[in-house]
Amino acid sequence: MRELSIGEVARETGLAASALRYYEKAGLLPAPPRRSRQRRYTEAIFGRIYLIRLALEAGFTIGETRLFLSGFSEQTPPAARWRALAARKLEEVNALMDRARRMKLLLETSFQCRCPRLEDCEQFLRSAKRKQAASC
Amino acid sequence: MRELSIGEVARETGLAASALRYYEKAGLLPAPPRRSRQRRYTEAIFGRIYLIRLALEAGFTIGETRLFLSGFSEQTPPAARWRALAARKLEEVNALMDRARRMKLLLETSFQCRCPRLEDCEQFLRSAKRKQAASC
DNA sequence: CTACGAGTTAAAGTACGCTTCAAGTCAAGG
DNA sequence: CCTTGACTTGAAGCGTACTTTAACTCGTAG
Repeated sequence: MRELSIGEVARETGLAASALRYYEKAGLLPAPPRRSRQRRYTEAIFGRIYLIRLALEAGFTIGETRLFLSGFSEQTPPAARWRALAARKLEEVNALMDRARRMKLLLETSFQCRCPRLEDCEQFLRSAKRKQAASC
Repeated sequence: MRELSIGEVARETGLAASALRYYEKAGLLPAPPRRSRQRRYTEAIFGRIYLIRLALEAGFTIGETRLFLSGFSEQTPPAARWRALAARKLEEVNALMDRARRMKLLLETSFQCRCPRLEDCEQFLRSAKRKQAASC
């Protein structure tokens, strides 16, 4: 298995090396073996990094992401804690999607709007406030 | 039309008075008339605040939200700038929805997953990476 | 031997979106 | 008149997620 320096991992993932070190300190990434003090990763790191980015970009904090990643190896008591987090986060993600959907509608509607002030545009507010079946 | 103090607006919207002052300084809220130095709002402020929260919660920065709100009254050159922002933001919102959707799938799948490490769970990664028709 | 490039650390700095603080203003009630 | 409570201001502080900086260590190439 090929050994990768932090710079190579950074290049491949598009993250800064400083971000990878930061994730390691924060407990999101395992501390890899060193060769003369320098980190040597294997390609297994990419799956982990993918998960981290997915979680962070979906609005998880660093702490929540850590719990998310660790909630599986420690099945003893944290499993319940993990499930609680997951359930809560699921709601948050739903709310985020709902807001994103409304914002999208709002942006699209605003292309047609010629009102002087957006908040006076009936069509706009109607579309922004309308609840749709959260089918996604 | 009823006059509202900053405290009343804060209570009704759930925002802190400090946040309302901050929005005003940042150019998101108009500076309302004063009665002995104190701000007096009309109910027209609520539509504006609704828009601001919608934009901020969908990931707009303060500066983008300001542009979003002002992009309508100044139809001269900013209209083009506004349209560019809206188009860019539309893409960002789409990306956000996609990430939220994947994260949701990921949370739901993880409830069934019994793998020691999440990034090794085939079912999980398959569902996380699968692109769905962005129907929402 | 030296010089270069990549990597190392701890600590300080940054941007964003607010909140908190300190010190003051004002209207109304007792 | 004095207190109370809501409001005012500018300035400083905060949490998150990183980035930047400064000083240092390596391995390799010339």
